[in-house]
Amino acid sequence: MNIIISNSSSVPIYEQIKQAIKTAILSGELKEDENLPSVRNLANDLRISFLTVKKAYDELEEEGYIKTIQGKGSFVAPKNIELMKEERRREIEKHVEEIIKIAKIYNINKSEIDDIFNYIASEEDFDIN
Amino acid sequence: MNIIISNSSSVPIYEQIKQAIKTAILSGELKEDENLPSVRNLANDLRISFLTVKKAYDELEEEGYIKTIQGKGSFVAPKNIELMKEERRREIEKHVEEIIKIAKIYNINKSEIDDIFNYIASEEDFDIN
DNA sequence: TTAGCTGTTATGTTTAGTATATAACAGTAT
DNA sequence: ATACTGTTATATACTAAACATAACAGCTAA
Repeated sequence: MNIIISNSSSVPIYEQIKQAIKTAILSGELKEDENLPSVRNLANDLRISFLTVKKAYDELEEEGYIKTIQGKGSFVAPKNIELMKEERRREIEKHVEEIIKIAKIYNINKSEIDDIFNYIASEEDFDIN
Repeated sequence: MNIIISNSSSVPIYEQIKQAIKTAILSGELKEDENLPSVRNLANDLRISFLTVKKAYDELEEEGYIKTIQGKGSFVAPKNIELMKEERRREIEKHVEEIIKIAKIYNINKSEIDDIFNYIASEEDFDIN
């Protein structure tokens, strides 16, 4: 797993770690029951305090993404596929809500939004199927 | 102008004020050269420190939204319509980028995104024209 | 069993950002 | 002058984030 963090970002380090691990899990890069790096190892790799990594792991456990066993380590939790799909959908919905909020205020219509979508899609090599 | 702030929000108060004023300007609710509430007045209305309002006004001036004259007050800056349109477009683009990033990782296709869009649009009474 | 990994907990410190209060000063307008 | 505007300086309080250090506890393989 490749985690890149930026300490100049306004996003807290522990939050960046959470996001990276969530993404790795949800994309399948990290598989069920797979071992996560130990808090101290990851902290050393990222040159940060193990407490920061622990905070990320603690919250990931609270959210059901991983399981931690004292003395053994942290593992990817057996996942509730439906639940995680739901979570992803909610993320997209949030962005769509923001877009629509902006569009309503400034009288931007659907076709303009589609234009932007198509533009970004081509920039990002996203297949419009 | 009606500004509502929440002190329980994780978004700083000065940021909430900035957003509210930006929106009011860009939507046309506040017109060019129109007088903004004085820092002390707005602070009183919102029951916060005038320094917090001043911070918001200072940043709005830096970003070109308003002009402040000592002894007179703050006014909506003559706007560069094209520039502001660009800024709005950039905001939408950011959300679209996030959506596409998520869609790529989890193999969500355009029609699923459209479904979400249509769902939110109907919820939010957004005309799909 | 012990060494060396794991995670856990406690304590204290530092830093940056946000928000505040207060006071004094400066420009504008009537 | 008075009463509005904005400006500046100083000091304080609070919080979140991140850190360092130390000590403790569970697991496992040599």
